[in-house]
Amino acid sequence: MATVTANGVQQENGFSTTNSAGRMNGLSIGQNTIPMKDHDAIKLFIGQIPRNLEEKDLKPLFEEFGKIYELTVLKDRFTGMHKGCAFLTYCARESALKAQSALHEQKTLPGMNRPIQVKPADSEGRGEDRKLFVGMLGKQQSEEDVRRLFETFGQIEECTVLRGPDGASKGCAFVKFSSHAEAQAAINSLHGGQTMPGASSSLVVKFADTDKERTLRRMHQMAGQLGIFSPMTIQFGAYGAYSHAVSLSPAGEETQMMQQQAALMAATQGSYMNPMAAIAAAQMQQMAAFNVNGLVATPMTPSSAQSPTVNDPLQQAYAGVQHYAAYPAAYAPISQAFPQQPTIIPQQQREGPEGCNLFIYHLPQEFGDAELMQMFLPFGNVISAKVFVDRATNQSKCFGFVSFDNPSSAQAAIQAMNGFQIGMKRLKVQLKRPKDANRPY
DNA sequence: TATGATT
Repeated sequence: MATVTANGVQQENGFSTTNSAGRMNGLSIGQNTIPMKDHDAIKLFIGQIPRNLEEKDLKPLFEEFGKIYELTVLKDRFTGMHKGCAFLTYCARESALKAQSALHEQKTLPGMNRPIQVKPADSEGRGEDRKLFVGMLGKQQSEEDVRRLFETFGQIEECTVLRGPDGASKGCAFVKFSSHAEAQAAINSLHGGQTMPGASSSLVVKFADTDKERTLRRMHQMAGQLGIFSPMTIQFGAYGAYSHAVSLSPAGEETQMMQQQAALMAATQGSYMNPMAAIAAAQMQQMAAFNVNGLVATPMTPSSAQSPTVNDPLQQAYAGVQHYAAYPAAYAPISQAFPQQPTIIPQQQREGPEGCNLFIYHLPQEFGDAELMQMFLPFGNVISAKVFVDRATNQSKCFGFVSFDNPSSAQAAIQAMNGFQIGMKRLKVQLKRPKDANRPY
């Protein structure tokens, strides 16, 4: 029940914030550290606000923490309905931090069941900017030790030493401070400064990866894995097939960045586009597209021995940005690479040797034999590609077979293509069941 | 919609 009047903002049940003087949000910016520029302001998401409060009603509540640059109540695009939340940007970053610390989950506005939310908007991508990755710790250093090392820089909210299944330290940790400034201070003082007993080099202190960076790293890894296979003499067409199949991807800013990254990786495989790279690029495009939206965690087959990404110390420690150095290479021409050399020669042979035949399910409806072949050509010599078609309707039944002339091509194809997402579905790629084997009855 | 479609 909203006891709120239209002109809103009543003091008694509004948030009479107990802030005034030294609200301790842990901001001990001793020296110059943060330049207060407009561009470093934080856009806040304000949630759990009653739907009868408009900008003009909300403004006074938030002005207490600083000059407001922009305040927008979110409305439904079509109905214009108040969505019960807003975006708020203060002119100064610090105002946002103060507001967040004073208000977030501190009060429940009249008529709401849950406390008000005041936190950086998702679009800020700033969720991780207080969290540090610490590498090159001594294996015997505990959470306590790490805390002691970092506590002089600010309020530690979280401190975790990464450990293997056996409980042994991996020599690294995550430390989350209550503010970006504190974290930055710790980096400034500790990074590279000392070498822990038993560590092979000096302490690494850096901001932990954001999801975005993790995705990039994964893409790199994947390219590495795929790059291992020797380049095969095949048509280039596969890439076209993929980009087409995958082109349903939404293209946000980050997505574009990753797509460019993908293209770059492909291009840097050589002056021509290595087919494996084409696959990698296509896969990464889709990873980019989907991962950014948090929809897909694992584009590759879950069974593929994907090395641990999140917790791998070296991965974190060596997170580099050097790939951008070669950036223009992304625009290198990727077509005209292969003379269309018809690899498609034999087409009566249905099946290859044992271990060479794949069963593929969840094919797009519109894929025929040719597309199926295109899709798997990059992995080796395809001796047969057959999509099953309903005899009556001539419609694909969305599954088929691909046979290679050797088992390792088949394995490579499984590795790369099982779980490959096209549209809403993921390909299932596995060895064809042998006719005779494993019949339960 | 599920493993090479009647020898």
